[in-house]
Amino acid sequence: MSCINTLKEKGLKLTPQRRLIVDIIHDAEGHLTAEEIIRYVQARMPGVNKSTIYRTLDLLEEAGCVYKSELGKECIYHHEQEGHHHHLICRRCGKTIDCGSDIFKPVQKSLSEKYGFRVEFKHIVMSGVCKQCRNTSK
Amino acid sequence: MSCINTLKEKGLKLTPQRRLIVDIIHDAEGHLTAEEIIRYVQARMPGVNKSTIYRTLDLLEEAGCVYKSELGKECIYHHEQEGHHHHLICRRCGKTIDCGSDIFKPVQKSLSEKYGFRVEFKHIVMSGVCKQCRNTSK
DNA sequence: ATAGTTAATGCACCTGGTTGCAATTATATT
DNA sequence: AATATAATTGCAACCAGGTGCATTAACTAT
Ligand SMILES: [Mn+2]
Ligand SMILES: [Mn+2]
Ligand SMILES: [Zn+2]
Ligand SMILES: [Zn+2]
Repeated sequence: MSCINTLKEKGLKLTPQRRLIVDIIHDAEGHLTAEEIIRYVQARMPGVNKSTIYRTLDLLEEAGCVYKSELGKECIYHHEQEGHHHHLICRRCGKTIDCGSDIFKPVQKSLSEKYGFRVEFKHIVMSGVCKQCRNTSK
Repeated sequence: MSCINTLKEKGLKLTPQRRLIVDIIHDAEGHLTAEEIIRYVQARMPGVNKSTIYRTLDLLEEAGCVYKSELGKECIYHHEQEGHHHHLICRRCGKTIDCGSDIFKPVQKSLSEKYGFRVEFKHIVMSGVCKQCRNTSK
């Protein structure tokens, strides 16, 4: 909803492609991979070029409407309404666990104190080994 | 030095390409990007294919001889002797700060307690804003 | 030293993502 | 409603990294 207004306020043109991409991100729950977004866009509007989609996603990120992050080599996007959160992904079984945005607070604090450096952690995907897998294949 | 032994112990063949790649990683101080490694290898041994280099690097990582991580979209590698450490990179001025491996301890602890999940943080490159840039462009 | 086995290499092609540029189109102005 | 203009699109080419497969070369056994 408000993404369109944000674009308008920034003086950006409201093309059908952009409207569609915004729609898709609004309708999604959780995050979408770039591949999913491309697929959904082209299903509803064949012929839209992937470069247009990537450019629009960058633009929406720049505007603060979506958050972009990395899952392995892929880019994933989620709507700003979802708020910041992180994921744990098990290297062995692939299971994912969601976790809150506050776990990096101590890191941010110590880096700020030691170096005066402000790090932003947004939608980090952390790889590791889950409880079950740790017990099982011991 | 010991990387060669590790490969030998694992029953892997000691090709000239592999020896060269190991040499380059030994001689380097700090980390190298894949691009640097490819350039150095091909300078000394023209014709070595990039897929060979990437495969060797994966192999060395698998064997625990080098650590692989990501700097932006690029892969970077450093020798295991360097030990685990992390970097802060300023989004505005590009300056980098090295920091120790212990800053993520609190995160590891809380994720372990809450979810029984063990996350490994190795050579993380964190983007943010440095002290100077924060003061300057306020 | 020779031959055989098996792993490693180079090649060609693929993937996700990015970029320069000419053609198109959304918006502002008349 | 028609025009002007600046932004956006599609395209084609590019990039880093990865993969399947036929050829080559490192080790093993003779
Ligand atoms: Mn998410
Ligand atoms: Mn480093
Ligand atoms: Zn698991
Ligand atoms: Zn800075």
